[in-house]
Amino acid sequence: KRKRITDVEVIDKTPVQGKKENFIRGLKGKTIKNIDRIGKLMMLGLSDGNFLLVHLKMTGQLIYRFDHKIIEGGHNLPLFKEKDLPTKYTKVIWKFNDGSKLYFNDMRKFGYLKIVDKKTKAKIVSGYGAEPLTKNFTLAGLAKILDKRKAPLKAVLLNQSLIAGIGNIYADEICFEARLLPGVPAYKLGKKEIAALFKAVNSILKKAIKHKGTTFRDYINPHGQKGNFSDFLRVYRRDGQKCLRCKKGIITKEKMGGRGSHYCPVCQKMIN
DNA sequence: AAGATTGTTGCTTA
DNA sequence: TTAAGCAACAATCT
Repeated sequence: KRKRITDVEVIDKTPVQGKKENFIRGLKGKTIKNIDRIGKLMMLGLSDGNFLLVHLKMTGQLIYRFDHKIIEGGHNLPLFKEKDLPTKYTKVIWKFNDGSKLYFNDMRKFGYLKIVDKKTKAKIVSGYGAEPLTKNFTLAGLAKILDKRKAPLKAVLLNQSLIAGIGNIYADEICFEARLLPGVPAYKLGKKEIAALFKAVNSILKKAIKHKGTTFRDYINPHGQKGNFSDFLRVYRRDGQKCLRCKKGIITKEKMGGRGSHYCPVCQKMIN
């Protein structure tokens, strides 16, 4: 039997889009039928047919737990103990009929929560590009995305309307894995480079998921655990250090597409 | 203490 | 029309 939302406490309405009263009314008494995602946007299907959309942006956190139970074990101990929630950054708390709670925290106030109907949700989803690791993301599709595009490869990888879900950390890691400079204009990539890029997108994301994501500072999963992929990063934030692959280049950091981009000037190249 | 930070949007320019 | 580039959003860290 699905747990029911018995109460919604909006401590700070900043992340809540629309009227706070409508937000609460749209959730109270509902159950969550399914949880889906497009890119970095989470979509929770409610029992009335609407959807709760959750975007964590840079520093958002969604933490689920029973007040009386602390999940333990493994090397990845929970960040929060019972007394630590809510934090000073907790904006919204959902309470369920089994006593469990869901917390939405956000330090920088960029994240948002909103309830939309099925049609609006579909429209939002359609604005996203192909989702990597699904059948919609193909080599031919990637080639088409890069074709005729003058923007740097890095900007294309970050563009959610072209490819869904890749953020700044993974964009750098993907470029490194594919041995391509993030600054290369997308259209300049040849068949070989595109194939390497396709492979890198898949392998980096798969590996990152396997290690439960990357915690640079704020990210934690619903159990309050950090992601371990941080331990496997090969270029991101390694500027000034020797390249782990060629042992020759010094990782360089350069602003690109508005984001800090890291690359090895020796073993990452423009074109073959 | 200025400039950076995991993301997106909306504006301006080309 | 479309694409590219950049500031802005806010709080914190270096």
